[in-house]
Amino acid sequence: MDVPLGPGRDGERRPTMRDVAALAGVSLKTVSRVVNGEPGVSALLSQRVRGAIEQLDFRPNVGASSLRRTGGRTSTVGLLLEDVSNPYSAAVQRAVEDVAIPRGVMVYSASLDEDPSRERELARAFSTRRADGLIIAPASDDQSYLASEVRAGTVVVCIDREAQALPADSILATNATGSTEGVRHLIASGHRRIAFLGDRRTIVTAQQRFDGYRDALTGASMPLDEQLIVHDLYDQGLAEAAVVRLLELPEPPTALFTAQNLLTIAAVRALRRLGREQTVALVGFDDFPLADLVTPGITVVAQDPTAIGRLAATVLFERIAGDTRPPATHIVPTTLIPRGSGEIKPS
Amino acid sequence: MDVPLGPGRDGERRPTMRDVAALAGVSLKTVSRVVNGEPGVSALLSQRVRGAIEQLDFRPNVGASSLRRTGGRTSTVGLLLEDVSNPYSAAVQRAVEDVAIPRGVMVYSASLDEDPSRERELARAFSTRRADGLIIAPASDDQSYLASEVRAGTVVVCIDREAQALPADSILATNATGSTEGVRHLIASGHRRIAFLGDRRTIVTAQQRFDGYRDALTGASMPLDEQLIVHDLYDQGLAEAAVVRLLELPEPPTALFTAQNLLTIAAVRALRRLGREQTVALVGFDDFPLADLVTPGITVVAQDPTAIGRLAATVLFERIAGDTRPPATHIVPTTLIPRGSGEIKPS
DNA sequence: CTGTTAGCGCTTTCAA
DNA sequence: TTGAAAGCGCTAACAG
Repeated sequence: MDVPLGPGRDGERRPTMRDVAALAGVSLKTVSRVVNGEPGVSALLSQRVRGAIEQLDFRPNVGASSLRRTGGRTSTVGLLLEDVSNPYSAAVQRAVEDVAIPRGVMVYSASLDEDPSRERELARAFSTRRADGLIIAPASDDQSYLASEVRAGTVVVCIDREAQALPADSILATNATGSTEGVRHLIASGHRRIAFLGDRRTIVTAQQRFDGYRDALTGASMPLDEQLIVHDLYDQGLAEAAVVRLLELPEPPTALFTAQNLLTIAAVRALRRLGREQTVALVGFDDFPLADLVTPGITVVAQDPTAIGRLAATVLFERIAGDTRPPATHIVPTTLIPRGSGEIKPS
Repeated sequence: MDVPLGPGRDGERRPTMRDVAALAGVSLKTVSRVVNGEPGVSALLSQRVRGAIEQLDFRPNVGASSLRRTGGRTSTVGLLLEDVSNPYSAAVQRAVEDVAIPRGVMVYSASLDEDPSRERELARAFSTRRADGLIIAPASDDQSYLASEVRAGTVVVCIDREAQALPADSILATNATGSTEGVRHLIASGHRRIAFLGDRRTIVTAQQRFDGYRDALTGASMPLDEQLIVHDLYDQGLAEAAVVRLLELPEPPTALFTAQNLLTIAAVRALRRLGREQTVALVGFDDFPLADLVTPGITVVAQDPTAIGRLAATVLFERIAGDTRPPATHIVPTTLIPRGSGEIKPS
């Protein structure tokens, strides 16, 4: 990484504006004007400069230009996601990219794996690279460490979980009401013993989804049965084991509500192994690819990661462009998609 | 994007090394030494500088530092993938990230959607931002446009498809032999009428996978039946329609070989719709999530995107560190994973 | 061990 | 319409 290679490993120096200017026989500033599309350059000189740029294969250096430029923008944004390889994050990333690239903005991305310290380190790494804005799916519950960045002009938008202790826009899904809808759907099919399987309770959205589950039950005057509630399922093995344990109960649940897509998949796997996929109802929060192709199809409360990413990027660019309205929270609704597993009646 | 906000929208200027130096009562160079972990600073001053950095919440500006630094490295790499939201690309990205982040390197990523001009534009955008290296899953069949970048010291590694007209390392899967293995697996089950469903023939890997299919048949002294070969399936709708058409043939195939994961999924969907998923055998190239959870499980020739990404990043960083051996092509083998669909016997 | 000076590639400011 | 000079934040090369 730090081997001194000299300018270019083969000793070839990158052409600069000076080189272009010399070749075109104009001043450096004229080249700058052409490169940035500023007015006030005669067609003749503009032509000559363009030719020289082509001939030298000149690429302006954004790092250098943003140094002196007003506002110091780099046309770069950073994206901090839970895990770029999970379908939800991947869809968000693609949506952000689709808003950014047409504006000539490039996007950095990185995965947080629910690690708060990683969130701080990576946000710092991006700000060291002077990203104009940051879109963060927070792993920590306090973004105040970004205060000085925000004061210095870096725009921050949080997705999935609300920005905490920082004046920033947030884009959220209807975690509680979506979950309520999913559980009510099971209740409507006649289920009275509905288990809840959730991620770590330290995660706000996991808590919100549990709240939604609880609201559905109490709304139907059904008691909460602690035996049927399993929190803190942070990996698929734990989730599968939890399903097995639940179904071995003297009074087992007739339906499961899984509050996250990895848990849903684990539940499908466990039910399959037990040969119970056609008899135990299942509704999952968060959609996933091929949910319609397994048998039975998996009923889910779907988020819309594409809409979330697009909205986050749109808001971000409005802020970068100078929008100074007070920070707002935007809600992207979830949708119940019945596919079979959630319509199984209690046995 | 170009609204002049002044330095920081709230008028707050980012602290610089000068500010830190002034606060710590040392020279700018001493701060630089501390920030870069260079030796030759007394514990006392080092302490004072660190305190000032903390107090001001100072973040060094990599853009500025790489300007003068030998080699001009930015600790940034660019990743050009087919589509960050497809599972293959997403896994590659995650693997690259896992090699890069621990080295303090951030990664840009972007999707090409098989568009050659987009490849050039985005590669240019990354080089304008002075990425130290580029990992590219090429959409074009000619990377010579990167020649001047490479001469100037930017390292390029191609994955999935070999670098063309450019001296660069490539990381490839066993497309031909992997396909041969998959088709042989069907032949071994007794199939004699095996259809081929492939992506655009302009894509090298699509061609290679077809070659593998052909080799398997000729190796078993079986004739190639043009009726059973469908190329240029560039979306799922086309692929589903192709499957339906194939099965309506007077002498329909008893097995399908799909040369790409989206085609495989489309085939599963079509077979399901026709109620033929238990009677028509299917082997797909490229694995996908939940391939084991559909019924029957889908037999695939799996690539190892994680290994590919990790190897690409490792090679890239070796080159950046100064490795000057001649460019090499690295092969990451595919694996046949039997799950049920490929073991169905001809009816 | 510490500091000074020059200059990276570019934009700004101001003069012609 | 064009250009010269200054300086963005930092590191290199060289003093002390």
